[in-house]
Amino acid sequence: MSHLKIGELARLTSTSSETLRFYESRGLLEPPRRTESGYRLYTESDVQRVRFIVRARRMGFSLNDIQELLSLRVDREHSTCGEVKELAEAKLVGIEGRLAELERMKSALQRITEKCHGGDESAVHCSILNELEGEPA
Amino acid sequence: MSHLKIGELARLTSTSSETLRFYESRGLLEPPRRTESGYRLYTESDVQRVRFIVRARRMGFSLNDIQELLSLRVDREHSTCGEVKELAEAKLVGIEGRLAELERMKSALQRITEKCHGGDESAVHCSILNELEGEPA
DNA sequence: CTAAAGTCTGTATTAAACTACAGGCTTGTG
DNA sequence: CACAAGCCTGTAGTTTAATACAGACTTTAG
Repeated sequence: MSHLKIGELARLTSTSSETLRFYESRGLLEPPRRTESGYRLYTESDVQRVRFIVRARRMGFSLNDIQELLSLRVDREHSTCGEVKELAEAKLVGIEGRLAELERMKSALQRITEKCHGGDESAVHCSILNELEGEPA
Repeated sequence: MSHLKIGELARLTSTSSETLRFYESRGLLEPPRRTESGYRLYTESDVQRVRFIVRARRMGFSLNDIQELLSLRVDREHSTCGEVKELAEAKLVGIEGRLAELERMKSALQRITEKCHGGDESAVHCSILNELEGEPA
């Protein structure tokens, strides 16, 4: 299972060959090794990496953000633990903010679905904005 | 405090007049009432609405998504409770998915910052991808 | 009163992230 | 072996969400 061509990787990650080549050109994917004839050959770990990218994109991280997240990697040669820790903590703050906002949205939606318990009487006047009243900066 | 000009609204919501006019043109903001001379006049509730849009955007919702979220509003004339409930529940599923993914990312980042307890020894070899191993589809 | 700052409409441009060819090799199938 | 399907590079086009004027009118502060 461990030498996928680009189309196979695309299928496994619900992307397309074009997108994968684009990610490579943007530096999100390492240039993979090639066959004699120049075909890209990917491994399992590329599958993980691409899946990560896809999920992060779905959550609205930019490719630049994602590149930073992906570079959170400590190895002797490269960056020190301290540096990595700092970046990771910064990213963590951002993610916690998003989580909080999503939670607020979720409860607002839940309150809406509770109020509207399905029938089509519809006397209630409710909206997501009513539910989100009194929000923090 | 309840008749803001566009620039004031922009300041209160960290956007710009241009963006607000753009949102109006896209139907995310109702055309507000105008002064004699044609200046837009906004209210408190527009502040809420724009803040909602901004937060939702930051989380990667598209303007179309946001429009749908904003239209989750029941009133006698308009849509029935049942319709609203259905859409709200669909959006809820999406949001719960995002929450789960963000949680995974968060714990991965936390494990990284734990492993790297700050010094610059850096013997550890860790990365966000290692931490996210064995993920669900 | 007048200059600067703010607003109006309308059009054009930008940035990010794809997406779609064109033209030419390579590979797997019947 | 032929030929469709897949891959290559490179360039061009698209979509989404803003941004940036231009040229004209309005408001505000000194």
